[in-house]
Amino acid sequence: MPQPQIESSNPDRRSQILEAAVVCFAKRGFHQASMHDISAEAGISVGLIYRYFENKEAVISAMADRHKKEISEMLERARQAPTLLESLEILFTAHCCEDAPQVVSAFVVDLYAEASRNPRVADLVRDVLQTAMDGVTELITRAPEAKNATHGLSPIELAELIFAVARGMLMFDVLRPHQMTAAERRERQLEVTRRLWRLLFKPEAELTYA
Amino acid sequence: MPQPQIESSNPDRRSQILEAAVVCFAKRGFHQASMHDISAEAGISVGLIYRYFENKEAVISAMADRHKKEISEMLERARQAPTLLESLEILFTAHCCEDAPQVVSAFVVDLYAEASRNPRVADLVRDVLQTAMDGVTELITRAPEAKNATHGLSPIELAELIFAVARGMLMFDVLRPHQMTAAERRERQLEVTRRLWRLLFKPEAELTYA
DNA sequence: TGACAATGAATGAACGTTCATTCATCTTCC
DNA sequence: GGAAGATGAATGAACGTTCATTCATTGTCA
Repeated sequence: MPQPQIESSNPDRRSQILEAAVVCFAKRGFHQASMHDISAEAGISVGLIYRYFENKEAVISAMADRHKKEISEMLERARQAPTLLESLEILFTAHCCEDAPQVVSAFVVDLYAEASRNPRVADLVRDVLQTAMDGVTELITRAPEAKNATHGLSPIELAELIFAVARGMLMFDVLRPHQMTAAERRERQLEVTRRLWRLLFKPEAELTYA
Repeated sequence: MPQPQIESSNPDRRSQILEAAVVCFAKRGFHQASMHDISAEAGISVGLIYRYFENKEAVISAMADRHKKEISEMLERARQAPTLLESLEILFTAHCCEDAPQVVSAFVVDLYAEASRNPRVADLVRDVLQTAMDGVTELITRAPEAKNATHGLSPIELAELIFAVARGMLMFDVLRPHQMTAAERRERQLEVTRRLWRLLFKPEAELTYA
């Protein structure tokens, strides 16, 4: 079994192809997007893709890896935010900063759909999710805001809830009309983020006005 | 242009085909599952499917409608639960009562992925989500549990949060190892449900033990 | 009742198309 | 010149869809 692909040579071409692939995958889905679509989007020939990727599945895998990197970069940014609220805001809006409509959200939902059938993708997505949740767990543990009101929930439990909301909102994002701007979608995300934050970490008990 | 399909004739056949389609769609995804797969799963010939459905997209649409019905049935069951917690438990575990592994979760994630590209599917899914959220909003409005502690959030805002968590957990469900039983997956869902419920509606302020 | 006609559910081979993949060929640049 | 980069026509498998055909069931009439 020889080294099937060049793998490292000309990383620019590789990421150029991957860049085109996200767009096509988001537009048509992993399996409806054809290699011709991707080559056209990248402005190169079909054959050239096969110089940099063994086959279509390798493109999908590489995209999954890319997603892993993006998530860990996002986590790094979240880590450097001055407050927990701002960390969460980064976490919840990471996918709506793009120009094209819902590209990231559509891709991630597709990735989960793929994970449900492809164990290799499932392993990777699980790993990404776990890493991200560990990061947020640590963020909560360190945060002074979380010292007071955590409703008897552990940081891990809080992180799991936070991520469930984040993934759920990502699913909702996919349903929003395409003419909605990134800024508008961002605003919808932020509303829910603040709402969740108030619920989880707001120290004053704002109870029972009725 | 004659009536292209019989549409109403032999509803058993139609649902037999749809039954086979869920399985295939969950196993391979909407676009990877072939009409031959579906016919084989249903134990009938390919051609017969076209007697009951105009084309593949019509099968997908019918499945989406089916999903709509299932959601509204689930909502009805939730409405009849004696407590709000039990309503939520129904809402959060509706998808893990099946025999086959993750069939419903995989299908729903696929449906959202499809919605991101197909505006007709998007409209339907949006509609389903809105109906379900309205139902839960009303449930909250009526519930005595929600009278005390709602953290200054309106029933609509609470319902939105609850649904985000539910959809997020559904995404997580897709990642769980296939050898996990429905009961185990159910238990994981229930844990988070109770956690969320405690957070949202538990009247006693369990603050700051540290 | 029994012979015959009509129906339409069901079949699956065949068709046209699309797609992933290959490879002979051409271009570039040292 | 030649090694590496790039092309896109060619290939064949797989797909959605069609339709001529079969045949059990039902209806008709003596």
